[in-house]
Amino acid sequence: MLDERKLAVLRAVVEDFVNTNEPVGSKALADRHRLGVSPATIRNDMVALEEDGYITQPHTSAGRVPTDKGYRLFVDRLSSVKPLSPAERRAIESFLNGAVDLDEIVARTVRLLAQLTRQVAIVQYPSLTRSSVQHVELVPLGGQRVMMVVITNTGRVEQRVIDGLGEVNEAAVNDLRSMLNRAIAGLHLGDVPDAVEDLPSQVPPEHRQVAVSVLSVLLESLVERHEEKIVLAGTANLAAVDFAASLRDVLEALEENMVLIRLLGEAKDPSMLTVRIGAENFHEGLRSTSVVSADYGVGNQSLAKIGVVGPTRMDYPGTMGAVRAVARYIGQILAGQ
Amino acid sequence: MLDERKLAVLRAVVEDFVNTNEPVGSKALADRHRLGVSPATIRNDMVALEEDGYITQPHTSAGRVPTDKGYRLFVDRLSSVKPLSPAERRAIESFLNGAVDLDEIVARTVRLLAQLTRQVAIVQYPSLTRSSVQHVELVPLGGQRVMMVVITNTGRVEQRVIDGLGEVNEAAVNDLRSMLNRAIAGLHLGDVPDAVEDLPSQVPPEHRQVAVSVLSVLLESLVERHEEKIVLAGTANLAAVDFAASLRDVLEALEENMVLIRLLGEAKDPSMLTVRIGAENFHEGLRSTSVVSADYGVGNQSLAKIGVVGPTRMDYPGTMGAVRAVARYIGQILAGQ
DNA sequence: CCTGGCACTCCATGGTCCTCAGTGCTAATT
DNA sequence: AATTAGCACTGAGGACCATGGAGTGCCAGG
Repeated sequence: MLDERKLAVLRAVVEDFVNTNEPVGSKALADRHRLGVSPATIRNDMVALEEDGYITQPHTSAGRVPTDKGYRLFVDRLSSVKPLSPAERRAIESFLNGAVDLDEIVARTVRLLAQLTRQVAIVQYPSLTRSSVQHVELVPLGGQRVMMVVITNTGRVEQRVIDGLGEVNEAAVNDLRSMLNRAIAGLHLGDVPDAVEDLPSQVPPEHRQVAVSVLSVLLESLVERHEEKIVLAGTANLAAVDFAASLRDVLEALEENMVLIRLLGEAKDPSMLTVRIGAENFHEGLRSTSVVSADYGVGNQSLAKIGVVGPTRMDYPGTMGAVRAVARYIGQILAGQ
Repeated sequence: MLDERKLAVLRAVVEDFVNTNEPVGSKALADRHRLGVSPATIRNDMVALEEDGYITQPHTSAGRVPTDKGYRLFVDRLSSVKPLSPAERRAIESFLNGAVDLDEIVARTVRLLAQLTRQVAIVQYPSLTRSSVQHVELVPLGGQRVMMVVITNTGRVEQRVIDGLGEVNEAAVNDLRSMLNRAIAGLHLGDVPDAVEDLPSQVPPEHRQVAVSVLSVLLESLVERHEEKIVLAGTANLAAVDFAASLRDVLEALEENMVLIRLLGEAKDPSMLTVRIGAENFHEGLRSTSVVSADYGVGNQSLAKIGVVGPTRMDYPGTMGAVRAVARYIGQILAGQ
């Protein structure tokens, strides 16, 4: 069906269209690419490609434009991930070094990725569920309040204030703290609920109320918001693009945290680059955008995802290269922390 | 120079232009507003207003449009802050209740403000400099590392990992912790540097190195990033507006944290609403936007600011009402926390 | 000081024409 | 059978022009 040359034509159409943002015609192709055949032949191939739904014409007397299906084939079979230039690698290193805490690592990463790709970058905080407890701290704040701080091995810190405990006994808090740490330090967060289940029964009855309150807040903080935190940068890059859907719809979609989470969340194969093109995205407003995403993590363990959102008409090889490189670097940095 | 009626005309021009986004003519004014005079009279007044620079014509045979100076006069003398509707007040309460920590309070506030004003909202985290230390916690993490957590009375938490201390002695950390808390708990952050100055000399020489490292990180964390944290929402609302400057420039400006800080920072009179119109903003890309900002805080103490960015052609009374109301609510919530 | 009347200005709208890039088809060539 | 040259055809977009109408400035009369 699709011989070598037709594929080469498709590749050329995609590349030219990405560069110029204008429908590309047979003559332009023959000039700019060394396909070794005449425009007429290219036209015939284009008819075949159009019949198979890989390209389409905006109107009768215009050049061809790739369809979502065309981009899909391009990404799957006609292109390879483009490695970063040395200059870009240096930019990554100098950009990410010197971050003092997790917040800053994430903030810098997302700006870096936006800058490298000239598109919108998304970075998800390391998931709580897949990391483990390094330490739990309980701090009596005076009055009836206690602050709980959970520190994970990925540098993430969750804190909560627990109120309305009745009179708080400092010694009881100290006991509870060491008991808690003995029980769950080093555990995966997923295993915490089981591990704390029968702790209350080990607490003297007069302090049991406090222990129960603290544990319930602890469990809640682990379960509830585990993957909510997501950061965005580079929305200004969207202004340059003209979308089929209105820009407003795209911006609105990107402000919904739940949408972002789902965008990153549906990777098929972890540890691989995922590309979702146009209508492959579930969201109405994102019909004319593509998402390139990847997992990052320490060792084999995937902690969370990063991604880039841009027009379907994007430089896939370059974007994929940038996403992959940044994902690796951030993994290294977290490992070294 | 400017009699009552001319001011009424200016007010009408501003209101109509904000509503319709089209230059407003003398006839339309006479119809829609009860000025009690004929279009011809209004035309004469408009000439005067134009000579004084309050309004301008896009071209000869078009209606008039307010200038920055016109908006300024409108805001200063011709309008009053519009109180929120009961429905809006209810929205605020239901929106802000149920926030579990400072992060969530801020996140909800910024979305709320964007929704109320249908513009871009900015919320600054409560400043560290103007709050006081509630508690400092030091947690040995094992190895050569210690985590420091500073909790302020505004619910804000800063944490840092301090590394490369040599062997960490747990007892020494405990001593240091209680010494630190005795020295600075309750103090304004601005007073902390003085208060810790001679602490190292009170530490036994063999642990002095650790104490110095911890203190230097503490001071750094207080000084360096005190007002950096700022959150944005509602950028999608910009897409609906057509700016003189390109949308891209506006979005770019809003991605620069330093720009946002300056935008909010230059309030003349704290505890008052500040409005900066068009070219009154220092930033190139924000020449055709206005910023409405206000302080929020607990009691008399101003902790930080919130604001709204929109086109100069905005509904000033409504926006000012929303900003003021939200600023008050967030103050109450922080006070109650 | 206000107002009706009037000539004038200029933008926006819509129609027409023309150009031109690009197409599909056919017949000739390899 | 595949490729190519030639050619008629198509439709978007730009230039040009005419027209309608909103809005103006000005003047003379109330």
